[in-house]
Amino acid sequence: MNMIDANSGKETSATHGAYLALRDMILTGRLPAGQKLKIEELRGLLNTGASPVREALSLLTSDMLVERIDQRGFRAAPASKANFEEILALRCSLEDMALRQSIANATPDWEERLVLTHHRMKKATGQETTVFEEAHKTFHMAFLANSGSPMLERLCDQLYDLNIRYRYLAAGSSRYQNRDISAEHEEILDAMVQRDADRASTSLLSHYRLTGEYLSRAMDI
Amino acid sequence: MNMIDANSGKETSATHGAYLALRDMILTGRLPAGQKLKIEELRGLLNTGASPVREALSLLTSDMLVERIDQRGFRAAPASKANFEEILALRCSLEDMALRQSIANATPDWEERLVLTHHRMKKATGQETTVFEEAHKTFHMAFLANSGSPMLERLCDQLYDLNIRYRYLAAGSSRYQNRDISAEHEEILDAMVQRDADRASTSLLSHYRLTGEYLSRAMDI
DNA sequence: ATGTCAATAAATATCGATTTTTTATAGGAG
DNA sequence: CTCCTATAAAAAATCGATATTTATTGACAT
Repeated sequence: MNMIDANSGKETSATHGAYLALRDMILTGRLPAGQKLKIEELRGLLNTGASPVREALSLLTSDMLVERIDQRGFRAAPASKANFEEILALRCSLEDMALRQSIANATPDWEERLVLTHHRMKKATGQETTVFEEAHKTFHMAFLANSGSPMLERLCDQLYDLNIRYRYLAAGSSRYQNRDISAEHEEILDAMVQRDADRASTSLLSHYRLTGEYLSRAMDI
Repeated sequence: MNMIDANSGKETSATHGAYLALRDMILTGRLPAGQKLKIEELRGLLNTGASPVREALSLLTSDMLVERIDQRGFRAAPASKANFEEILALRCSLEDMALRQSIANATPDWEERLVLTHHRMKKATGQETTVFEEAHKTFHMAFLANSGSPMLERLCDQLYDLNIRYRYLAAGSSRYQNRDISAEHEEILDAMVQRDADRASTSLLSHYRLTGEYLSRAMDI
């Protein structure tokens, strides 16, 4: 049991398998922030060779999930409150930008996709965490997916994942959140569909900032 | 002559040497945008093994200078007018942000560094292109270097380099630029030293946009 | 002509072993 | 007791060879 075999399925290369496995382990905290990532250790954990591990780690550098220091290997990117707040601030700026551009370029297709991903997210509520999280990310990314700016979208995607990592980090302390999250989602969706960029941006950013404050508090404890 | 030996000096690892060499070749256009990057070829060009080349290419992925497609290798990131304009827009947003934060956190040390890097850039005017370009980048990055946001600074740095690449790309068509660039630099510096964020931002962005328009036109030809 | 398919060639990805570099350890000298 | 230095152990980086996968070619049928 507990197969983390990076090769199971053989559907992709060993490198890609290692990439996905390592990425997941870092995001969920199974590989703790700041930890030294020794090739031999990981090679054993994923039962694959040193080359794929090495290459996967190099690739994870792009996602800011791994740091590499020449001649002294890799480590999981460190986490800190300051880093978290930096991510939050960047997300707010970049998503504001992407959202406004998306609305400016709005098309019926895109609008329908928003409704659809929202529906799927609602359906996934209460299901296994990973299923819901997937749908939640898809919903959020759909806002930005019409910006016409692939680099911007990629950045937002990366920052979203970095943020998720802090959710896992803070998950231990389950403080009560006095919020109606689905109402917040409805509000954002509605503003988007109305193509009211200011309202959409305001509600999206307040959604992020509320979660941000909650996580910040959770990290203090 | 024409040593591109990634190992000359032996001061760093083969990977790092390959990284620098490849990065330079892509930025300057010696490896043209979109070109397939075959391991064997590069291995010969840099006289080093396949592993360092591979790892260097994986690392260059972070800088958005190389694209990797699983199981079918690497290629130099494509270039297009749309991509250029995307970079310009992102730079404007991000540097505006970084500049304002830097001014908000202003310290005497930082202010002095601005003056110093500006002076060095002026001195480098007329010298070899690479020397001036280096000083120019240092000057520009100094604006942002006080933002307290390492990720933001890293992004601006990357985008700066991506932009440079387009300068090389458009370098062939030497259209006359009816601008007094050093006056623009003075103006930005002055606004920064006065800690006038709005004026600094306006002049920096107009500096970028003017260069942007020039490059856009150059690319049309 | 055009499209399919097998055979071949080319390139990528991966492995296992070796070399180089860094880190940890222990033995003195001041 | 602290600081340096030599040595040993560990880890990273690299190499050369092999296995896999993708791309190309040309014969053949439609």
